[in-house]
Amino acid sequence: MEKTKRITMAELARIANFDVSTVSRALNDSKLIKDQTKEYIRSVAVENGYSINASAQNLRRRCSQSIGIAIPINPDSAQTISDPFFLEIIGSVSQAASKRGYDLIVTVPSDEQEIAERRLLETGRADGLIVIGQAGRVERLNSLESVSSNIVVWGGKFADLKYTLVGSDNFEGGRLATSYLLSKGRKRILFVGDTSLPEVSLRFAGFEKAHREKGLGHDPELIVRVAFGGDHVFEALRGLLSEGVAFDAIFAVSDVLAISAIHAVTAFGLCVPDDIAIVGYDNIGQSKIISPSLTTIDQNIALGGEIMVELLLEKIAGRKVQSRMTPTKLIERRSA
Amino acid sequence: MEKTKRITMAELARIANFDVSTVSRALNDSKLIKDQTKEYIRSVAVENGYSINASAQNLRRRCSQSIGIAIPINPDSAQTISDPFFLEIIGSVSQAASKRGYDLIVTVPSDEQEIAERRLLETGRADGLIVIGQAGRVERLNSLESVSSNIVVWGGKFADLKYTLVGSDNFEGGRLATSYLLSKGRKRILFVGDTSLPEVSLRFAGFEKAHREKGLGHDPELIVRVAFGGDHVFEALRGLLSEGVAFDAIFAVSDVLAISAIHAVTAFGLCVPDDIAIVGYDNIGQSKIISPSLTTIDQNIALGGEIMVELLLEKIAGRKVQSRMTPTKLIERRSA
DNA sequence: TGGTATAATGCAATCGATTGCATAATTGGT
DNA sequence: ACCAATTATGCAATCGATTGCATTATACCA
Repeated sequence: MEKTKRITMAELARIANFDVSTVSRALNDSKLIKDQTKEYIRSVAVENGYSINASAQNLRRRCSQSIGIAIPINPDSAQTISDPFFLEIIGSVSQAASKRGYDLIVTVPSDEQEIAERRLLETGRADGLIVIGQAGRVERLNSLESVSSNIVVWGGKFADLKYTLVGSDNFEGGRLATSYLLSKGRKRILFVGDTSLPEVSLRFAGFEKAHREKGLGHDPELIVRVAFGGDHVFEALRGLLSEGVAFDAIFAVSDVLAISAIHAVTAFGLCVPDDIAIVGYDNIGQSKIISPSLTTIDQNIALGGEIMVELLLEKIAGRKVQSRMTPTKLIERRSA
Repeated sequence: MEKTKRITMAELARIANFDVSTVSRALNDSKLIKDQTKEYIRSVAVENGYSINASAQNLRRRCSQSIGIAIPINPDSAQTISDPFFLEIIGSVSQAASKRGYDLIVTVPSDEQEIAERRLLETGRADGLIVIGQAGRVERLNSLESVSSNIVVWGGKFADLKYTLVGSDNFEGGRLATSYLLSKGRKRILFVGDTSLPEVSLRFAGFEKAHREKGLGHDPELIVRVAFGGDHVFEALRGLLSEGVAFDAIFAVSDVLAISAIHAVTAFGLCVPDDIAIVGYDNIGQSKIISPSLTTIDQNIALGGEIMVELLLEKIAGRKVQSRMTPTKLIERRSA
């Protein structure tokens, strides 16, 4: 109805009978301006429904007050699209960003990946970029880092990375999950996950470490190399069981995989955790409301989002930062 | 390493030996410029790693080439945070937007909701806004619409809405799910969902309609008013069963709820679908990889994202548009 | 070849804010 | 009550692109 026309700072200045520079300073709470004047100008601004023009401000300030986040959702392959974990990341990053007055621009890299990721930074649309997951892009990320250093990556920590990294301690997570199962007396643990992914390979290393710690070996037969999406967990497990491969526990590298595993195991007439104990990874919301509730490794994604944003803003401010890990702990529930 | 300094269009113009206006036109493929010149300028641009400054462009063009999306993720209440459905929406909207050259700015409304939603539009950061879900905000959305009409809402269709709406046909979805169960000979269907939510109330109306179509009544006892998050499905079902309330089917208003229901029912020693058939809503990625796979109502969210973006851009362009529904159909799987 | 129609390019104003510097208003000390 | 020190405010340039209009270069025709 009363479609109010948006006014400019210059008009506001005319209305308030001050110079536009004074108005600008008043709205930015500059100490140069008398308190009384500030209040007056602010009240006039509110009365007239003034809101600043972000483009003009960004142009002048040479920053956009927003950060980008690149999420590997691939609607075609539907590979990771259904993993609620990513949504939780978006949620936590978004919260952390808005708390600091930053907007969050989401990109789902598609074919022209390289371009999509850089464009945000190069056009100045975003002051920095958070990249989720490093699968198959380690080199590319390393090169991105050399162009502009305002990047923080969520993923697993390796030696030769040039970029700032945040993530759970994937090695320790894998070790925790596995030694928990071993301490429960399980002997033959099936590893479910695609070890060609960097993060997963670390979890697998932790998995092996846990075995070594107990002086046990690990049967190389007991591994299902299934992608994160988990479309094939059911078939894979059916295959193993029908071949007579025996196992009494499963460590799945994501909760989605673990949930599929619970379903599969149950469907084959086995009982969780009595016959087969299961531990997942991520601690997504669903993991506590299914039954049996899922024992899992918590990555503390809320904190992770905080840290990523914090580090990114530090880098934007030109300061050096160190990669950090989120506290990684086991959440004990009923599935193991 | 070779941290290339970003150059401005004016510098590019100097390098190419043309006026900046010519460069601008060339890069924008204006018909005023000779093809040869265009090509030359473009090649110089590439050589020098030029990329346009988005803020300046936006300021001058008076538009931001980006749209906002408000998602009701509440990290505190964790209510909807874990519903993969929202991630799928983000994915599809993001795809549709980037296909048209638009960026997507995500907002998760928190306490200062009203402000957060409006700010994007009023500061010109976004040219339009997509709002997911209308629970408890119908009035607010109606008022937003009066300020700027560049809004599209995902939700259920009602009579008195002033804003443009896209969503599945919630009524028909509820009817479809229910009549499917009834046609399978189920007599006592438990409705799981919070009917105080607008979308859910429509699905419930469809649920009742299906009963009427078969000349059947619906036992008012057979309803579990549980929120979308589904933390309490297990307890609720346990309660019903222990009270001896009998039912042979469940219609859950989201797949997450349905998956919880499957788990619960199974945990109580009943079999899905033999003892209790279950139908969900959303057709999230997980629904086909669990076991039994989930019969559900598909909202065609990929198309939904397309439509929302398309309508929003139409509105931004100043054209009138009609609310639209996505094709809503039942996906038959093993849970019912 | 001259003259006009048309195609290419350049000039300069503009979008809406921020900020260094100059100027005006106020305060304080004596 | 006057001058210096300090506090408030105004002027004008600037951020990097776009675009109406003026101008120059090319094409066309007789």
